[in-house]
Amino acid sequence: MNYWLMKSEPDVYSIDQLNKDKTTWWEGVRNYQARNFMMKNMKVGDAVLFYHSNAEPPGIAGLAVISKNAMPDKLQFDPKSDYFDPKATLDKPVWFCVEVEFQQKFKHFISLQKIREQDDLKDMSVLQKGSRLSVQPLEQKHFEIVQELGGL
DNA sequence: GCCAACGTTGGC
DNA sequence: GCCAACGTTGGC
Repeated sequence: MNYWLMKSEPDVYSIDQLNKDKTTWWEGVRNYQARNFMMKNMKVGDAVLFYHSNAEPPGIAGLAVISKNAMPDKLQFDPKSDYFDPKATLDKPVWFCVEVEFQQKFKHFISLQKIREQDDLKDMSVLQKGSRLSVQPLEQKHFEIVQELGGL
């Protein structure tokens, strides 16, 4: 099983929303590297850290799990969607998304600043300069450290 | 295939 | 709102 960090802007889709919905298709990813992780590497049961980006403060809000393997992202076919892609056809979809299921909200929100202060988290990729990838792989040890910091 | 221009992300 | 870092586009 693999470990992941997935970013979402809480103004757009927060962990509280996921808690209400229980599951959601992670639509709207339009970056090939992130898509490839979802298509090729993510599997049902993989663990996910839910990261709030563009937030005050930014940081990790809780845990989720992959509940369905990748499927074509339907927004790419919808001309009215911001995520419409004219290159995509039903036969040859371009973008894929996985289904994510809520697990737990952390007792303690882990701010980016807090992550930075942890010596044993300093090589987490979310901390690397210019790391904008919205779906990124995570080392198991980092996942476990974060989980503890979160109070679980 | 190079690379300048442009768009986006996301912390601050 | 600024801007650094990075991705994408398109002319050549």
